[in-house]
Amino acid sequence: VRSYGQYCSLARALDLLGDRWTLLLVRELLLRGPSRYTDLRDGLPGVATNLLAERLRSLEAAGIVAREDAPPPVAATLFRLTPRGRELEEPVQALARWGVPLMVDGPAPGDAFRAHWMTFPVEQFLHDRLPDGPPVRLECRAGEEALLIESEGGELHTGPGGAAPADAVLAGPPQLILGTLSGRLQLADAEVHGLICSGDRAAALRLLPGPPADGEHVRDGD
Amino acid sequence: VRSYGQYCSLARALDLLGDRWTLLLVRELLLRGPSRYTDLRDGLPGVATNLLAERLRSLEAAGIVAREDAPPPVAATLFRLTPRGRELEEPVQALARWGVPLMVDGPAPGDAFRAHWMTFPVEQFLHDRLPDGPPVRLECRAGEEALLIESEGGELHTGPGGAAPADAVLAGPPQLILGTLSGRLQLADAEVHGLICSGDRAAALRLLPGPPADGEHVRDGD
DNA sequence: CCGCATCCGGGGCGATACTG
DNA sequence: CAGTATCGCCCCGGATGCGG
Repeated sequence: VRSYGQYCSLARALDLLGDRWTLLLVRELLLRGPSRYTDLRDGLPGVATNLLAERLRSLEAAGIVAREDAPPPVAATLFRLTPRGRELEEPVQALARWGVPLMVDGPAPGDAFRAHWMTFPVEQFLHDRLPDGPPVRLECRAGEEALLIESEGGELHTGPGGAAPADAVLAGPPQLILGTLSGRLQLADAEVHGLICSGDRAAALRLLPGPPADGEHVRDGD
Repeated sequence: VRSYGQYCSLARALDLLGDRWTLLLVRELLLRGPSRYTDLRDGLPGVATNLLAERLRSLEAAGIVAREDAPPPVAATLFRLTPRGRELEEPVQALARWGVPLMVDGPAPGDAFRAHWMTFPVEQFLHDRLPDGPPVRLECRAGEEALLIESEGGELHTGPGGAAPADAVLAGPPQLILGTLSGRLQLADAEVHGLICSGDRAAALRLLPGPPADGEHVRDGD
């Protein structure tokens, strides 16, 4: 709210994004796409409703968020990122990558958790070992939600789980799922600790990181 | 100071970095290297001294900053980034890149300015058109300070200006210098508005962005 | 139900003064 | 030089109310 009063691009960016909850709000809009007020609130456990409203107004004034009244059948207001707002994907992902090591100790008591927050580690660590293979879907169930990871033509996409049936399902506490997704744990090791992998196990192993499988194509520059 | 209480890598990162002044303090340590308390204060105009002390303590507790008592001859305390802290270069640069468009309108009345803040645009926009040419030094004078840009063997380095003589010197208001460094203004156009380029003009043009010169090597994937 | 506005207590923040 | 001490103020957090 209060400007740093510095003619510096970082200070200018923080003038718009540095307030509490602001970058987490951008996270929700990046991960969920256009969202209703209530869904944003659900993705930001702990936020005071007046603050959420005020942050949305500030971001709108800054040209980062656009408000859109959905057509009558649903009659809801949607908040979406503008193109300028979507350019925040890089900085936000960079910060989230930096934060991944802070997750290894598991959630603190009382920590909230949403499955779609795992999207950042997914985009960082997962890749399709058989990019030319048939499309594959892996669902991760942790907490109340589920996260769906799709690979098609070598492209990885994520979305809300629970809707379409997946080829394989990973279920268990967030810490174990994240350890597996980030390659810190092998699937078999995670299962010893309580992770449950059902469905097509090969489909899961095709996307998960770990020691290269036989005949896997390894990119040169990676 | 207060945790978001979310088991999410971005929220965890902001738990450590989200407080006011924290990321700007990291900026100073990234740009200046190991620094004394007083120098940090000078690079953070507007900060309250108790806040600076408290932020340094928090970052130290988080393993991002290390305190080091310099040997007797100078008898000063130095603050430096740990390796973990240096990993913040990516997120900080990404945020600073995002903020560059916020600079085109020039400084607001009363805005502070330090020449070394221009390092971010330099790293983003400048490259050496003659990487195999002799080493070249360009000094940018804006405000009280100066920024030295060195190119040697195709590698670009920046440092405090004013010490060693440079091949070329750009002097003028920050807005004009930044416009020129970012390629928004051609050198000739900026000079019309009041920028002063002295010394070896070709040395400046070799580093500045703009339309490719004859015979310039253009990289394939860029 | 959705999208807020209002009210109030506590603490982070800003500015200045002061000290080993 | 490198901080600590103190004091308002305003942001933030939490709860409640309320119009569409």
